[in-house]
Amino acid sequence: MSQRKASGDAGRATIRDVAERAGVSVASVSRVLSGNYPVSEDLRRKVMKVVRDLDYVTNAHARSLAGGGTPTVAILINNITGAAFAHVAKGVESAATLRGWLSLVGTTGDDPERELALVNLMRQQGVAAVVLLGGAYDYDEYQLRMARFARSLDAAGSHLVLVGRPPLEGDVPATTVDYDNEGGAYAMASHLLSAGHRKVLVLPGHAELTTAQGRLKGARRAFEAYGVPFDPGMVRHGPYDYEHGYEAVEEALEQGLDFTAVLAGTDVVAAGAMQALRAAGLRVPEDVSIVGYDDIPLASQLTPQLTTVHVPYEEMGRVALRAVADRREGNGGRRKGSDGEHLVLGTHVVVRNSVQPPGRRG
Amino acid sequence: MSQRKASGDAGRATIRDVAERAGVSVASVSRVLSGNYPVSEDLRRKVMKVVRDLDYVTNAHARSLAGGGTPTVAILINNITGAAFAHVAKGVESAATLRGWLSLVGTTGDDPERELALVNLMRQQGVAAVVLLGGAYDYDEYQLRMARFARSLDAAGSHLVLVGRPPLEGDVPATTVDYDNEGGAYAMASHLLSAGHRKVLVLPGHAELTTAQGRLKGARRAFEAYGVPFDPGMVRHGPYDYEHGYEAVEEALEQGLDFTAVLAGTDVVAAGAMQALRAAGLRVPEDVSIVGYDDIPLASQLTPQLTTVHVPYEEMGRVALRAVADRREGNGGRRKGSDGEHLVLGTHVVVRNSVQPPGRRG
DNA sequence: ACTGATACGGAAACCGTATCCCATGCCCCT
DNA sequence: AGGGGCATGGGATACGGTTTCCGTATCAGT
Repeated sequence: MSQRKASGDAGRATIRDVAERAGVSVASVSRVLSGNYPVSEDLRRKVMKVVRDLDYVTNAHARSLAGGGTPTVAILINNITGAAFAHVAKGVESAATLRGWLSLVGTTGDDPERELALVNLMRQQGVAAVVLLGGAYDYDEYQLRMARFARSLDAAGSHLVLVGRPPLEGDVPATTVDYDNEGGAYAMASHLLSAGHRKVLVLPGHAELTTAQGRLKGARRAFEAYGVPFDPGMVRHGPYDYEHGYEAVEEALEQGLDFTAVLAGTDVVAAGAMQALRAAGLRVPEDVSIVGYDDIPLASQLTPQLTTVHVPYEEMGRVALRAVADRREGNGGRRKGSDGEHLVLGTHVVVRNSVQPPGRRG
Repeated sequence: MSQRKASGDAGRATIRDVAERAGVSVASVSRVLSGNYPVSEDLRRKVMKVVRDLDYVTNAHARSLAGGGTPTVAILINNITGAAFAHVAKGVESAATLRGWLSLVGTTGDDPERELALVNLMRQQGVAAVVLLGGAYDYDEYQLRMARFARSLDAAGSHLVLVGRPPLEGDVPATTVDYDNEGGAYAMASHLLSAGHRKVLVLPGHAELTTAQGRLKGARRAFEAYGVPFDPGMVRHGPYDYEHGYEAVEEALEQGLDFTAVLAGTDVVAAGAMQALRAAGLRVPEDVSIVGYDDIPLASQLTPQLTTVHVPYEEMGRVALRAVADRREGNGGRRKGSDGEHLVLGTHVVVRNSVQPPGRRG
């Protein structure tokens, strides 16, 4: 009999369908469901029964249009299969879920264009925050692009969070959650030096990657502190992957480079290095010691188990979400001045079995 | 001067702001932006200038309320840090991006309640499809719960996709993308048997997990085919993690179990098993051979590199998305009958260095 | 029994966008 | 020159909720 939408339930039940069938007003249904208004027990029962019968769920789009809606956080990641990033994502996701927030994940594939497109997409979605994960390339343009993102998101009522990247310069409305990258590298290199190693092959990562720069710098500082001259000829740059670790060591051996330890920029690089040493007939750690960075599960699954630097990835994710949640719920008034927050979490060396004092060789 | 919203741009620019400032109607702005309607070059210029000035982006919620909007696919995953799942997610995500779709990720943590909550959340979001990842526990309730999800999503115009799980029984509106799990296990076990192994420690996984069941079944079939009696006493069930692999082997050795090879249900389990063997002074593969399953990057990063079964995770993700995209774009009319699609992708053994014919020991 | 407070239901005004329908202006054809 | 057709732009409405504003029914107090 009803005029609109021939009674068959094509598509999805609306709040009106529920109201009609329960014989109450639309407003009443809304109130029962959101529960932010007193409602009689009788009404609640009537409505809830129909809701169950129709398997009704509210339309999130309509709800957020009308002002309500669940806050959403977007995680932008270079490569979802990277173990370290996955842990940050897990931290963000679990903290978000805890508060009833929703989380989106997008992958950029290291492509600035895609990054831009995704940030805009997230702006359209009206996300509460955009979390950018992973080390960044230190090109001139980077600071400008990020600053633009930050302002653009801020203007739209959202917020930019940088995780595992250096903070932005100037007065930019962005939060940074970082770890003591350089300090970890310093401690790791010190560990090798104090074990007696002096000739160390260093594989910090891409020269332009901010994390690689920090790790190299920390290592240099350790050498200085120990009064050991740092030989730039012992540094090999390259991507953070297994192949680079393998090839760098293979090449170093072919060139007859003399080293008793490998300081890898990443656990995965360390794994590749380890494999290359084995292929050359060298034992780890008897002939050559190896250390990594990140402390992903792989580190403890290698043989021997890898001594490495623990980075609290999951906690960084949780901290990042907490930061944006606080900012959104806490301070209604003051906005300026408290922007540009920078949180730094600690790192520490995890000693396992891949380091020994230098032996017969070298 | 304007009455509404004191002209300062608090919050976010709307299409009305753009229209007003460009001196045109709201409809014109919408048309310029969506570009599905002829518009004069003059108008386009005027509008686009204001859009850039205001850094305007359309409100995705409003857009999808009004009928348009980007299709979204939701990926529900047990644990985002699992390497295998991450690859499926990558496949889904990349295929989604390719078509301009958006993708959401939610983690269930193996909790049926959370799974239910997430499916409902996704229903609210009006997602085009929900992709459920990973092996399922074969409890009686499982089939019913999934069937309910499937119908519920279907009624809301969405669609359920099961990836890496067995298909649902009966006429349920769900798509399944699966791999030849049992076949892979059969081939893997055959590989060991043809190398001469007869006493094999089997670590298939949790007894109730569907993937573990399939892998165990495949192994048994291989033993039968080779005319080798299968000893149930050589099977150890447990979770798919490193610790289980380690402890199961450790225990087996303590019990004096006699075996020349380990058939692990997962590469990670194999890694644990390998470590336990080493700890007991046994060499791999000289004393004991090991094989895994999944072919995640870890497999080729272990020493020795692991012989394992390749599962096309990323492709499964792509196939899953393609299936829902086709269904949504392709057939407008027919819906019934073509439901319950079941796609199976092949697996194959990847031979590396962790298997040798049984040697002196045993 | 009457008044005032209180609790709850209903109508209507948005939220921001897409689109349907119509009005207008211009060009072209006869 | 007048009328038909096409190319454009504008106004109104729908999408599915939430929320404000009011009106009424209910209850307690005296």
